[in-house]
Amino acid sequence: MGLKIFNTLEREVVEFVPLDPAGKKVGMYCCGPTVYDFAHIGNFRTFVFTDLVRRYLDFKEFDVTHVMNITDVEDKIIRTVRESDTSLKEFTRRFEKAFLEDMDALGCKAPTKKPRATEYIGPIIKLIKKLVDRGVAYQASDGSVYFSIEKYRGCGCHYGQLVNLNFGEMRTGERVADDEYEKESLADFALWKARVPEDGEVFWKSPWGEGRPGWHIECSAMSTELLGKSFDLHLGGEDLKFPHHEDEIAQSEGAFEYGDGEHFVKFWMHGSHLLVEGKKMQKRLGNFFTLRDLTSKGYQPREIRYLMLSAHYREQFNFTFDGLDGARSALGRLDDCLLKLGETAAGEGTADSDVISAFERELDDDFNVAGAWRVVFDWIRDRNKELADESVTAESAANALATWEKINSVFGIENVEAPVPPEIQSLAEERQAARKAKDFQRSDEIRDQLAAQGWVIEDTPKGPRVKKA
RNA sequence: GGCGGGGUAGCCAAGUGGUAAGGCAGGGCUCUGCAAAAGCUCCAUUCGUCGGUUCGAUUCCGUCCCCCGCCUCCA
Repeated sequence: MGLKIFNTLEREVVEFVPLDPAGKKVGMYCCGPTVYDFAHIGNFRTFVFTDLVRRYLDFKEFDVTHVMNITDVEDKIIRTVRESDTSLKEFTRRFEKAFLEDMDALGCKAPTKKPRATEYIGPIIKLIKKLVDRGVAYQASDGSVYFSIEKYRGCGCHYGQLVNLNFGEMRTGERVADDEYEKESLADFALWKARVPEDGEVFWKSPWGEGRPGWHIECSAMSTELLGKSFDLHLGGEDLKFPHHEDEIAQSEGAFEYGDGEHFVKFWMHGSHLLVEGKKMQKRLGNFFTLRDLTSKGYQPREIRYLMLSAHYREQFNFTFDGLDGARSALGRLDDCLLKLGETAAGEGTADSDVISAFERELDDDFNVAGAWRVVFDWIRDRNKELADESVTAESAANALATWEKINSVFGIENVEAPVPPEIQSLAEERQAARKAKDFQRSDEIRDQLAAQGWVIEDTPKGPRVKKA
C-alpha cells in the first residue's frame, strides 16, 4: 500500500515516492516557530499536522530525518530585545523552551534536528555568496543584499512554483510600504539586511558588512545544509506558500546546480489555518489562545491534539469550546475501553492486521484522519461489545491493546492515568462497605463527595472503579 | 482586483455516478440499589442556489449566492 499526498507543487494528490533509490530514507523539513512569544493554538495546528506526517512516515517504516528550524533572529525579536534588558539569546531561549514544552505536551515527537538560525550564520553567508557569485543577488546602496527575481528568471528558473503569481495584478498594500529598502524591484527580497542603529547589538560580520540574515534564507541554508540540496518533504502553514516557501525555492534553486527533473524539494505540503469560533484568531477579538490559556481553563493538551486530528489538514478548521468538550467525551470512550481491556489482558498481544490495514488505507489517502477515526471507533464498539458479553479473553484483550498501540503510534493520544490518591481510595472503600451494608444513603453521599473532588466511581461486577472525571 | 480553498444533520466531520461513515450532543430501551460505563435503538428522503448531462448526481458541467485564506518577514 502506498502513501498518497497532495503535493502543492503539482496541485494534486500524488504517490509519495522518496528520492532515496531504496525508498527508505526520507528527509523532511518543517518551518518551525519564530520564538518571540508563546505560540498560539493556530501555530500548533500546523505542528500537530507535521507531527502526524512524521509519525505516519515512522509507522510506514521510512527512515525519517525530521528537521525543524528555530527562528531566533527576526524584526519582532530584535525590537523586543532592544526595548527590554535581555539579550537576544536569553529572550529567544525562553520562548524556545516554552515552545518545546508545549510541543511535548501536545504529544509531538521531537524532530531529529532543531537548528537555530543564529547558529547557521556561516552556512547562510555561504549560500548568499553563491547567489551573488551566480549573479542572482546584488548588494544595494543601503548595504543590504537582495535576491533579484528578474535575474533568476533570466537564468531560466521558475519563480512562482507554489502559487500562480501575477505581480501586475497584486495588491501592494501597507506591508510593502513598511519595507523601505533600496531594492531594484518591488518583488526582490532581502537575503542580508545591513545593520541599522535599531538593531542594537544584534548583528554578524559578513562580506557585505555587518548585518543579519533575511527571513527566507535561513530555511534554505539550514535545510540544504542538513538534508542536502534536494530532499523529499517540506511542510508548513498555508500562509507560508508565498512568499516564504517560494523564496526558499528561488534561493536554493538559484544557488545550486540541479539536473533535469531535480528540485530543491520533491513534495510540498501545506496545512490550512485554524479559525476560532468561525473567526480568524486575533488578539482584539479575544479569541487568541495559547496552549497555556487552554490548559489553565482545565483542558488537557491531548484533548486539543485530538480535536486538531479530527479534521483534514487541508481543510480550514474551526476551533470551538464545544468541540473541545466533545473531544473530552470521545477520548473518555477510548480510555474506558482501553482501561477495561487492560484489566483483562495478559501476555504479549499481536495487532489485528485487518484493523491496522483498514486504518492504514485511510491515512494512505492523503491523511484521511476522519476515515481513520471511523475505523478506530468501529473497532472500539466491537471491543465494547465483547467486553459487555464477556467474550473477551486475556489473549484477545492483549491483542486489542497491541492493535491500539500501533494506531496510537500515529495518533499519539497519550493516556496518562492519574494515580488515585490514598484519601480518595479510602473514601471509595468506605462507600463500597456502605453499599455492602445496603446503606445507600451513605454510599451516595460519598459518591457526591468524590464527584465534588473530581472523581467518578463506576460499579462493575469486579468491584468499583475510581477514575478522574 | 488577482490567486486559492470551502459550503453535507443541533455541532464537528468523511464520502461516492446508484441512493448519505464516524465523533459529540439529544430521545427511548437493557443493565444497575440508584448511578456511571457499556450495549441496543431513534435522530439528513437529503448533501448552499438554480439549471444541464445521465436510466440515475450530493458526487460531472455551467450559473448564482455565501464563507474563509493569501497577495512580500503571519502557522
